[in-house]
Amino acid sequence: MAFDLDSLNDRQREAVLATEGAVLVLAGAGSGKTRVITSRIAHLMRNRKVPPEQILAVTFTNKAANEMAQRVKVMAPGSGNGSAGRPLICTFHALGVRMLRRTIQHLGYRPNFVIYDDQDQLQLVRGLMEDGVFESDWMQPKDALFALQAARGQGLAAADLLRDEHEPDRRLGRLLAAYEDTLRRMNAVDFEDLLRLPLRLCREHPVPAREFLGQFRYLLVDEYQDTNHTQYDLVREIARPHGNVCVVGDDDQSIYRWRGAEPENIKKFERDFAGVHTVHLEQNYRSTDIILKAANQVITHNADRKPKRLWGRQGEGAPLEWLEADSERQELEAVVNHLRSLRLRRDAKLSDFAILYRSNHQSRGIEELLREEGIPYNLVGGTRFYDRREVKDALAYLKVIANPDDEVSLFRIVNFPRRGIGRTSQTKLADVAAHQGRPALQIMAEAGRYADFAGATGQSMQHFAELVTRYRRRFAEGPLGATFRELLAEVGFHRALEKEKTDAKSREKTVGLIYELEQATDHFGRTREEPSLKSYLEHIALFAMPQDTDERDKPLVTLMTVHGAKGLEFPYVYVIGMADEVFPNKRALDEGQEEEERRLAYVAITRARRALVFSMARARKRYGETLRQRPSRFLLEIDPALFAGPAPGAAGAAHPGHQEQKTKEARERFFENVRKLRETGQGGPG
DNA sequence: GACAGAAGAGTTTTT
DNA sequence: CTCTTCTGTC
Repeated sequence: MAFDLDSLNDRQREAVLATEGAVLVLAGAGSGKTRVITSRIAHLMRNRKVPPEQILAVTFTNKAANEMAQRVKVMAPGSGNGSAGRPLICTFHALGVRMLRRTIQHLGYRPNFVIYDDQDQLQLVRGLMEDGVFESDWMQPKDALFALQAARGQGLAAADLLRDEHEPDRRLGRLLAAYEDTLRRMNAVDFEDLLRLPLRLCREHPVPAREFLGQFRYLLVDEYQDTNHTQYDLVREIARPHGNVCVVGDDDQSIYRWRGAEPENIKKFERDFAGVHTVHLEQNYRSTDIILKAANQVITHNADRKPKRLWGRQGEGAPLEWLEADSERQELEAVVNHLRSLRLRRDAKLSDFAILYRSNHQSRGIEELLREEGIPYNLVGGTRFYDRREVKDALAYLKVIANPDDEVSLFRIVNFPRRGIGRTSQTKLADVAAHQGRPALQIMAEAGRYADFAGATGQSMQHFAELVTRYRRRFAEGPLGATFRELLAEVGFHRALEKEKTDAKSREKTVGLIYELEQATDHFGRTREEPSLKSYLEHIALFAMPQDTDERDKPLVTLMTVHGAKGLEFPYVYVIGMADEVFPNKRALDEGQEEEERRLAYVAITRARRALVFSMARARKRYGETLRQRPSRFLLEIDPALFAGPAPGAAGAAHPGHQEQKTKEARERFFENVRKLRETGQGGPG
């Protein structure tokens, strides 16, 4: 869309024109949020003549960043006062890496640092907990890592926890201290470090920090409700000198609390920044009135939210639909039949349809059925390419070569493919390294000197160390892709994988995976300006997305979780498995997260443009036993009159005779809810 | 070090 | 029930 202030609505224009000072844009679902952000950037450049390189827009996903950059390019081609620069549009983490690339040595790291992902982190925590300082029955490493992440995400340091009066917290503090020390020793950073270290730099080394951040005089933050504590502090640091900061978010779409997002940052923003100019975007350009009504009715049941109400001009549209069946199989068959007939009736493309669900495992049944029925689909989510064990193993070689101090990666591959360095030798190696305070790879290089590593094992260790050194040189000189291929061939990577897979199918798949990786590496080496090993690894850590080549143009039905659907829209949306304790999820309810689940339902509903269908099976098999299911509590919050035919809770399909009676009951329950809300001063659904 | 059988877990996920 | 991870044996 071209840049045109006149085509914006009043509120949108207000958000675009308020370029100076602190601006909070509360953007409801489908209210043209991205359009506002990109128009704002275009306006700054074209009308206010701000040099592009002074503009910084941060997002949470690369996808959002790319999309935004693309749209800015279209809106403001070659503008920016004749200068050739472009605004920086990237994720928080990419910004952090950019900053650390030039400054990390101030914080005691070397510039060849590597980035640890979740698996690396977990491996590290496992190692620390096995070292015996922590009782084995204390916590699962997974839970410990989670607790540790939560603490760090809140900006806490090990010292803060060590000071705590509760012993469990102090113990966590000891683990955190060990974790952070080890990371530093291995010259590795985790994702949270990509935010925390820049912040620390601002506080401890303001001169180099300003040198980098000082260039940005206009800051924009997308999906602001998803920021965590550290990100909030970082936003404050960046905006401090000029105060020109515009944050765009929606507290009703905050669905990432469980991983540290603090939607309270919206309130904090209003408190901490002077003279905040708040703009509400409530006009929805996406959905029909019935869909918006349903969304409003559900979300109004949340107590702690900024009051707002979506409205649209798309007309009333088709009523909601409710499919209820006896079994999961029948539920999904009903969905597929419905999809087929809707497609014919509306002459729609398969890519106009999305089937959403609460959790990933629910995709299995629908996938099976779609395959049987010959309906092509695109499953989004699941295990990502770069998370596959085989791919991670291959990349671990590169990580060790880039940074020989990375011992998590080192131990991952030290005996894969097999080279006779078994568990016992590895433990000894780790002990010697810890005892001497020297990197394990160095010990390996000198293995001959140690009685422990006499014979074949020592030889093998020296050989491995030599391989790493040799390839470090080769990667520095030779082409990335070819060198990588030679490396894998030399260590016998393919052979080892083939040996390990017994059936032909998985063998084929694995080999294909590694081939794909080699291709991708080669492509990077050929097309990048800086095709170094270091930048390749950085690229993988930061930008490697679920091999998402945007398949939305292809004729495929989209299958994904509601989380995955955030930010997207589809003409026709099915939300399957709408049973209570499935959606809302049982475990989330147990943890008191009903409101977050409701926001998730709100996100699901607001994805639909023209038609919205919910479905449920009355019985579900769980771990062998059969459970009876009731409709999701969220569906009972929707006025039954918005549904075509029987509404959820009416149980119409099973007992046609009682249908009218049950519908009446559902209606009464609905207005009962409305009354309750009025009494508590929340305002009722409309 | 390979393999079989037991035991345990079983939301959401980007960077 | 099903998939993953751990444990113990040869």
